[in-house]
Amino acid sequence: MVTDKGGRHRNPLAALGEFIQKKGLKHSRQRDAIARAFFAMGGHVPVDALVARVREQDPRVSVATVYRTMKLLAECGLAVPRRFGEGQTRYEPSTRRHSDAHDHLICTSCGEIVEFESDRISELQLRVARRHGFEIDRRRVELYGRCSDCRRGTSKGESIA
Amino acid sequence: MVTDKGGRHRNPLAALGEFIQKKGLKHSRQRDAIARAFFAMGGHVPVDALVARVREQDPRVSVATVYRTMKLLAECGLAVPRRFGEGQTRYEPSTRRHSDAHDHLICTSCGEIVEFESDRISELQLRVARRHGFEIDRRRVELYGRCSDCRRGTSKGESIA
DNA sequence: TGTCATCTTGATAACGATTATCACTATCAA
DNA sequence: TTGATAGTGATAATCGTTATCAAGATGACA
Ligand SMILES: [Mn+2]
Ligand SMILES: [Mn+2]
Ligand SMILES: [Zn+2]
Ligand SMILES: [Zn+2]
Repeated sequence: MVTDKGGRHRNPLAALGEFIQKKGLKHSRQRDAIARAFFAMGGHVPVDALVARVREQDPRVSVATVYRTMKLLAECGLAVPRRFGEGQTRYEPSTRRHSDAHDHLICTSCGEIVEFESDRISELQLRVARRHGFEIDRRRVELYGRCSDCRRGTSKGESIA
Repeated sequence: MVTDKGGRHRNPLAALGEFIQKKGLKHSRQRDAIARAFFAMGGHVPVDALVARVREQDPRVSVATVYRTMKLLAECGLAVPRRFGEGQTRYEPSTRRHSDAHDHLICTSCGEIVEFESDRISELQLRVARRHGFEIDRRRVELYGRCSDCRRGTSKGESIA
C-alpha cells in the first residue's frame, strides 16, 4: 500500500503501478520513463517539454504516448492538468506534499508561476456559490500580472505577450 | 460623444462607429449587422451562435468577418472574450450597465452561467498577489459545479460533460 | 459625381494542440 | 510458450481560430 489515508501518494511511481494492476492494464517501458521524467521535472510542465525530456532517454517515444500517459496519471490522481491560457496544457504533480487545491499567480512578462492558497478566499467563493444555489466541485483561479522582477526591469526576458 | 466619464458606453453601436472613425477604419454593412446581433443576443455568446444569428439576416457573412468584428469590439472595450474551458471563445457585452469585473459560476450539467461580483474576494486576491510581489491586471475566476435545478434532477438536460 | 487609395470581405488554406485510427509489438496470466 | 489483450508509433483527423489573397466596398477629395 503506497497510498495513505488522504488519498495522496508518498511514491507516485509505485502508486501508478498499483493503479495499472488494479485496472488490468499493463506496465511498459514508456509509461515508466514518462512518469519518471514528469516527477523529476516538477512544477507546471508543458507536454512538449515533457516529450523533449523523455526523448533524451528514449528518442522514439511518441507524443501520442506521452499524452496518453499524462491522461492516465491524471485519472489516478497523480497529476493535475492546467490551462493557463497559452493554448497548451501543463501538468503538475499532485502529491501529498503538494495540494492541488491551490491557485496561481502568473507573470505575463516572464511567465513565472507562483502558487498560493487562501482558505479565506476559497471559503468566500463557496459561500457565494451556495447563495446562488451552486455546489462547486472545481475552481479555476488565475491571477495575471507582472512579478516584481519584471516590474523593475531586471527581468529575465520578456517572453510572454 | 457617446462615451461617458467612466469609459463605458450608453450606445455601443454609436461607440463602435466613433472608434471606427477615430482609427481611420471604414463602416460596413457586415460590421453593423454583427454588432447589432451581438448586442441583441446578450449574455455569453459563442462565436458560432453569433454567426448563425447574423446569417439569419445575411447568409453570406463569413465566419472570418465575425471573428474579425468581435476582435474589433474587444479592442474598443465593447466586448470581452471569455474562455470557459469548452475550447470555444464566448464574447459578452461590456456596457456601463454591466461591469466586466465580475466572475462566473458555471453549471457543468446544463451549462448555465451565473455572474457574481465580490469586492471581498477581489480585495483578498489583490492582497495575496501584492504579498508575492505581483501587480495584477487580469483575473480569471471560474467556479464549476451544479446548479440547484440540476442537483434536484429537474434539469433542463445534461448537455455538458 | 467620379476617382482612387485604402480598407473590408469571403473563401479557403494553414495552424497548433490534441485525439483517433490502425497495423504492429509488448505484456503477462495461464 | 502461448494467446488474449493492452500499448505503441506514425500519422491522419479534428476543431477553433487566424492568415492569405483576390475581389469588392468605402469615403475623402477633386
Ligand atoms: Mn500549481
Ligand atoms: Mn459575464
Ligand atoms: Zn516576471
Ligand atoms: Zn444546471
